[in-house]
Order: sequence, then structure tokens, then C-alpha cells
Amino acid sequence: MTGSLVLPESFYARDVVEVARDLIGCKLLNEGVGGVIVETEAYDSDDPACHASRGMTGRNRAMFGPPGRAYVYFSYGMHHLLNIVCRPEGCPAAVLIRALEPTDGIEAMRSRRKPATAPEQLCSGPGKVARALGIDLSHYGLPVFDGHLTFLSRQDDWHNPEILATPRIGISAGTRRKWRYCAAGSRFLSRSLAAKGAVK
DNA sequence: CCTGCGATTTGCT
DNA sequence: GCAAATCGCAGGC
Repeated sequence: MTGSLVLPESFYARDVVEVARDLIGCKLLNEGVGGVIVETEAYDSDDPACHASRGMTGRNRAMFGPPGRAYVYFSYGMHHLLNIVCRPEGCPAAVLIRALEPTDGIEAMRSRRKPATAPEQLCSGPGKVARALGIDLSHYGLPVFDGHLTFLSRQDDWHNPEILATPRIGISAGTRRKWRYCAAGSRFLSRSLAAKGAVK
């Protein structure tokens, strides 16, 4: 627990692919509940799979604002998905948080999901992450530097994680880009890495 | 104005 | 392995 720092706004004001890679191994907490980030995806402004690629709408306006804010959106009529806004203000981009290795408040996560969920399944998907941490549209646009929602720098065994890149999940456009990043060998991912196309 | 579908998860036809 | 659940938006009529 020593030496962990809250990631500053400047961390997010960079290329979105770099941020997506650098977030692997960092810790995400909401009200002290969360874990280590083991899977992310990058979405950039000139990327057909990005919600902001066709201009600003009521839903995606947070992505056009300053970096380090939460972009939460509601999907399939029932799931919330948590993204963190990247690049300088006016350059829409975001990193989707897809999976965590739960470390803090596991019982609180279980109570929001299912009584006897195995740790490997608690946060193994973007909808599950939001559900387990209690994140919804009330977090839309909130900064992540202090207060309730917090990202902490890498600590302990996570200082230099091995990271693999694969195509992103569940999209129909932009599938050639390998902008999904996973902690190699983690048991907490949304799907197995056995899927082809994983590169370092 | 109305219709189709998506950065998903769950429980079973 | 597939269908249901059901919000916001884009595109077509």
C-alpha cells in the first residue's frame, strides 16, 4: 500500500492508446471498493467504433470535455459502462474499463451482484465492473482525482506488467486495430486470451 | 416520425 | 448456444 498516488489530470491528457496501456496494473476504487485494472480498450476520435466519431450528442458530450472525467453510458437498456476521458479538451477519446482483479470491498461487490460470485467473475466485463462498483449515470462527467471515484498508480507486483494487445470486443467497425489491452496471464479477464491475435 | 441496433449480461428454449 | 431486457441515437421514410 506504500507509494500509491492518485493519477493526475496530466496522466489522461495524452494519446489514448498510451493511457489504455498504462492503466493496466493501476487500481480503480469507488468509495473504497474496487481492484486492479487488468483489461482496457482505447477509443479515439477518428475511430469509427468511438461514440464521438460522428460529433457531439447529449450522451457523449463528456468525451469532448477535459481529461480525467468519467464517461458513463447506458447500453442495451440495462448496463452501465465506465470510461475515462483522455486527450486534451476538445479531442474526444476515452478508455473503456473492461475488467478488474477485485482487491477492496469484495463483499460489497458481491452484495451488488450475486451472493456467491467467484472473485474471477465479479468484474470480468465492462457491465460487471460498473455494477460491482455501484457506478451509474450519477457519476457522469465526475473528475477522478479525489472524492468517490479514484484511480491509483501501479503498486506492489504491478510496476511493470506484461501487456498483450488484441482486437476490441463487441464492435463491428474498426476491428483491425488491436486496441484492447490485457494483463498477460490474468484470471480476471472478460474472455480468455487464448483467442487469436494477441500480440505484445 | 419510426425503426434498428449497439463498446452486454444472464438465464434457459 | 441463443434470446431477452429496453435506452439513446442515427438514418431512412
